[in-house]
Amino acid sequence: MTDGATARGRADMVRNRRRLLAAATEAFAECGTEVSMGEIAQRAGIAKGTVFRHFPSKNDLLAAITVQLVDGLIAAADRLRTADDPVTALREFMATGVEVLAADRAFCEVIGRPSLQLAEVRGAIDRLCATVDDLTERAKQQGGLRADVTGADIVLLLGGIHQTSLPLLEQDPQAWRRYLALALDGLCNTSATALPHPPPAPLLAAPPA
Amino acid sequence: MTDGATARGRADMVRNRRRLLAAATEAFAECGTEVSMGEIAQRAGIAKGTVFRHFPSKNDLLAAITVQLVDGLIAAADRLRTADDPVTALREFMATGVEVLAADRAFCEVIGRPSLQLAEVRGAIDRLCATVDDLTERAKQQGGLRADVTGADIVLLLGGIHQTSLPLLEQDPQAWRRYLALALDGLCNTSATALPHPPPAPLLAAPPA
Amino acid sequence: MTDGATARGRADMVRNRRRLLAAATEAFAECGTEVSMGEIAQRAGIAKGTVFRHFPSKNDLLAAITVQLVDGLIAAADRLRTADDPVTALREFMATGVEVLAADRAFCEVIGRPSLQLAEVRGAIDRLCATVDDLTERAKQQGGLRADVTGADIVLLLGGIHQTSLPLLEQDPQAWRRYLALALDGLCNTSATALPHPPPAPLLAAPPA
Amino acid sequence: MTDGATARGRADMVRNRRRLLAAATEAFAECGTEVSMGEIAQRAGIAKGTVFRHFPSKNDLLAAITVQLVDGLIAAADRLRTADDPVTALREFMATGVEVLAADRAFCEVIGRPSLQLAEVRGAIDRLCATVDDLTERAKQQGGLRADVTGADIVLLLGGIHQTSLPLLEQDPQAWRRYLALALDGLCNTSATALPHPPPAPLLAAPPA
DNA sequence: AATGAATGAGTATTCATTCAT
DNA sequence: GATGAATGAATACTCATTCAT
Repeated sequence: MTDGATARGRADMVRNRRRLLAAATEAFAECGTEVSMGEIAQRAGIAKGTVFRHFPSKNDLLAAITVQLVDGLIAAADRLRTADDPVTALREFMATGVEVLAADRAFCEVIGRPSLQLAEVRGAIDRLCATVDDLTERAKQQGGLRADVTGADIVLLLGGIHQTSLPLLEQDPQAWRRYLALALDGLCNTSATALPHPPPAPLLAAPPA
Repeated sequence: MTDGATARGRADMVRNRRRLLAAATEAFAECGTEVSMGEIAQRAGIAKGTVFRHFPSKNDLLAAITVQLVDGLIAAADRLRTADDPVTALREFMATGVEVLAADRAFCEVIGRPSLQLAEVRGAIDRLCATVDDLTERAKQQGGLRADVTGADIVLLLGGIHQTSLPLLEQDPQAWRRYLALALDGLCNTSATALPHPPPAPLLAAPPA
Repeated sequence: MTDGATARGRADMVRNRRRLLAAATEAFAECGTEVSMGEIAQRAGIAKGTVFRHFPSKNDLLAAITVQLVDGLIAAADRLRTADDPVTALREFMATGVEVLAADRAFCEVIGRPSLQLAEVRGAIDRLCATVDDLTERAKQQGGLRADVTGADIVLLLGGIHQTSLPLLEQDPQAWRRYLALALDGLCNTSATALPHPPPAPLLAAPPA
Repeated sequence: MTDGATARGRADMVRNRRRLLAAATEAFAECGTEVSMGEIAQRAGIAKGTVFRHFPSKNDLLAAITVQLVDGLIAAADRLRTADDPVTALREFMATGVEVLAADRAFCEVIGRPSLQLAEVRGAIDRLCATVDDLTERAKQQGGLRADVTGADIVLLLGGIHQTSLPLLEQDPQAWRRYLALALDGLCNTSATALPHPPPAPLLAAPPA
């Protein structure tokens, strides 16, 4: 009986966690990081206290959700590593990344707020950068990408391209396509002068103060 | 007499207003738009009520500060209209713009949040775009800039370039130089295919819902 | 188990709610509608946030308290429907109503301020008028009440009689008895000329602008 | 020159006071006692500080305005003392009084808030009661008014009649006519039993705690 | 005498977090 | 493990009143 209860409790907990993550993902995407924990609990159909049992603070929840999103991008990059045309693969990855950002208000805010101190997110982004390095290496070998850009550049550019079109988001939700194309014109310019500043080191190497 | 008395009162007011604007500029830059009016008042060394006497709402204060920043950029663009090399002028303008953004958290938030309803800011940005149009026209005539980019593109790219380097801001405050160079490589690629998406319309044409 | 736990939690909540309602009733009665939520919380011995957990806004709390008072009057009218002498019953009802008003500043304010937009209160008053209609009908049938007055007239007169004696409240707390008697002399004058203005329509029929 | 300036200053002050009284009368009537001193100053076209020079506190201003209104009613009662039919005169006075109340939100609030401690207002009301005593005496002599009502009763009834119809003010602005008629039916019932409670003493005899 | 800038206490309301059940 | 009631600090904004000019 106690065993049964515990087993039942565990199953409930797993189900609650799943619901919570789904609700939080949706709520953060729609409303940004300022959505309240109460709203998230309500969307998940669980009690507020249960949210805090699964994640001891709002930042922890936010970090978990964000890492999940980054992991999705890692998977996408992974799938594209075997594509025929590495430049097209890179373009597709970037399009996917920008679209994910455009659909998720909180993701953008987390990316853009170094003060948020989400170490796990920085780690996930470093992993993403490493995976994208594969894509960029293949594209460079094929000669379709300039030699002095790295996976980290590509990943950082996702945020930049999205931000460029963000003020237009409501009047022209596809505007990011313009700036993605423009960025690619720079990235693929294999005869350009070398960039005047070195590529970024992994984020975890220098956690924010 | 009355003039003298009023003048002295006004002098105090002007001093307070200057302090307030300085404190608000600093506080918004450091802490972003969420800094409280109380904090701003404290930094300015005046009472909370005095802040509201000068600006009837937080949004009004934020708008005033932001318009001031945009006006600074307009002045910078204006000065560069007579430079010898229009492409260099454009690069310098963009460098200035990105640096302003990098130093001001609230500015970035205002730019990137179309819902903020700060009509005056939208107007100022439209004016900035128009001024930058002059820079881009000259650069295009000289053949150093692709024909299908506009002043608005350049202005939007300021936010994008800054955002690209934002995650690196603390470990490498100059990283934006790398992405500015990359963006310019795309912008100056006069033989590139035309961009796949039209340039943005003025912001004031599409007020937020 | 869960039931037990919840039951105890609920018991605390019920106790707090009771305290809150008691404190709010008292505070509104003493100080009028302008008493602050903080004062009410303090009187109830609970935190400000708890007040808002029970009632999402001050208006909601005020409406709840007021409806409770009106419901008390409805119950009083209901009890008097079976009295032997319908005119005496009406007089007793009016005495009760005026006394309730005299003891409650907020009640008077709510009644007398159509702009307050408390729809539930308007509904409760309409219900009160309907109940009092029974009393007036019986009194008319018995010939002790003029035919052209309605339950709504009686209900409105409660506020009027109280207001008449309000300036005397402190020096002569029973002064309302004088004006109640005077009003009844008018109401029971069955041979008087018909009133020159029609009786009021239900309040809910004409919500405030 | 100094004389001239002083003379000029005095003329200005008189003009300012007149403007202030007019603006305050209007603002209090429209908005009730909660209208802000700033709003009143603005309507008067003078500075806030000037308002406080003329009246050291908001209550003082409110008292002055209210006394003025009561004085208007005293004048009205005075004029009606020589009317042919004393009962008609009384009815006319009461209609005037109720209409004044209906047109002035602040007046009603002052009447209905004994805590406001406006001694001058209480004095003015006592004077009004004394004047109305003349009207009631004449009506009693003519046999049209019951013997046991006083001028103070009549004055207090003005507020009561107005309050009775106040909840209907928006949907039926003339509803007070119904309740004035009803009140007069009680007042003129010369064969009624004596009222069960003595008439009010002058207000100033018992200032509020 | 007039001005209006400055003050600061006061208001309703929100929300992450804690904890008794 | 789950609940949700309680907390209390924080926020933008208002307004009567003061006072230096």
